Amino acid sequence: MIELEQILKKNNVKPTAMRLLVLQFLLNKKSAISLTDVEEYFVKSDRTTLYRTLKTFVESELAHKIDDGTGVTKYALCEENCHCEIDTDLHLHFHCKLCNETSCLTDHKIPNISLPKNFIAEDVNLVVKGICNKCNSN
Amino acid sequence: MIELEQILKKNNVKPTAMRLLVLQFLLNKKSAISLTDVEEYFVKSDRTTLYRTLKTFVESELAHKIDDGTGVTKYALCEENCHCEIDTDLHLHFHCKLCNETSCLTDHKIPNISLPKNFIAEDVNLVVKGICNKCNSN
DNA sequence: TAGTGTATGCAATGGAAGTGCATTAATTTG
DNA sequence: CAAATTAATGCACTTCCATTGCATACACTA
Ligand SMILES: [Mn+2]
Ligand SMILES: [Mn+2]
Ligand SMILES: [Zn+2]
Ligand SMILES: [Zn+2]
Repeated sequence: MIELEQILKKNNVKPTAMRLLVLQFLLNKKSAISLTDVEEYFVKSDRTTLYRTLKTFVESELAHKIDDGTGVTKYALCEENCHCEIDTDLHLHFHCKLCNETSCLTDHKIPNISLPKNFIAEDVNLVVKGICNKCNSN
Repeated sequence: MIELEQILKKNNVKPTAMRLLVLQFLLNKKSAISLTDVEEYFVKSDRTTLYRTLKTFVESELAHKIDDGTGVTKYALCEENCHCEIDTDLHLHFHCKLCNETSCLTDHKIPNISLPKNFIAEDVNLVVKGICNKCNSN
């Protein structure tokens, strides 16, 4: 897939075999994934390499880290032209207690949060836990 | 302090020496504290005991756990008559990157969050990171 | 082709949460 | 009061995940 290479190159990430595969994997997932998820899929690869691949993706703004409160860091690809800016890019994350999946609700941007005087907001994490649409219909 | 005993008893927690001390410690703190904080203060006590003391406090709705994204769980006393209900009790937490303190902004309740159809919200975590009022004035 | 920088793999570390079990303290009951 | 029961504490150990150091393999350039 030349497509994948383009994506990496656009973000100044050298398209190694591993990176292409991990990117592919991320593209195919509709929900956020953990390092362990990647590790279990690419059994032949070393955990550290996968860890650093994800780290590289985050640093090059190709993906973002998600702290969903489970204690396990999740990752998801960023939207087009995302720079993880507090006012424009940050969005709500939802963690389902039943299927255990965490998803980006990219349409639900973080609402404007009023803070007490002299507080400066630089980053916001908004996570809702509950039951997702899929699990709710069962 | 008979006061302390009353607080514990009201929440059906037996007032042991350790619990009274930890409660006192929590009352004196304006910002949230970690297990390690408690451990460092009560050097003679065992970590597990302190851990379970905090756990007991949380289970009896005397305190609440705070996940501020630092990877270390914080604890803070609940407000009067708090049951950690999503609509009435949950509030914003602020983590300062400079002084590293996490505080409850109990006046800032979690705003109403609109979710996609069929999603059910059971819990919300809203953490803002940045610079607190104290650090900002320097 | 030699050389340099980057990517990968393996091993080890570190921090924090949590559990099992023995011991001690407190409470209940006969 | 003494025995029996229940609850709290202390110590050791485990598990899980993130992260780093260092050696080797690979890729690209001069
Ligand atoms: Mn996201
Ligand atoms: Mn709070
Ligand atoms: Zn679900
Ligand atoms: Zn501060």
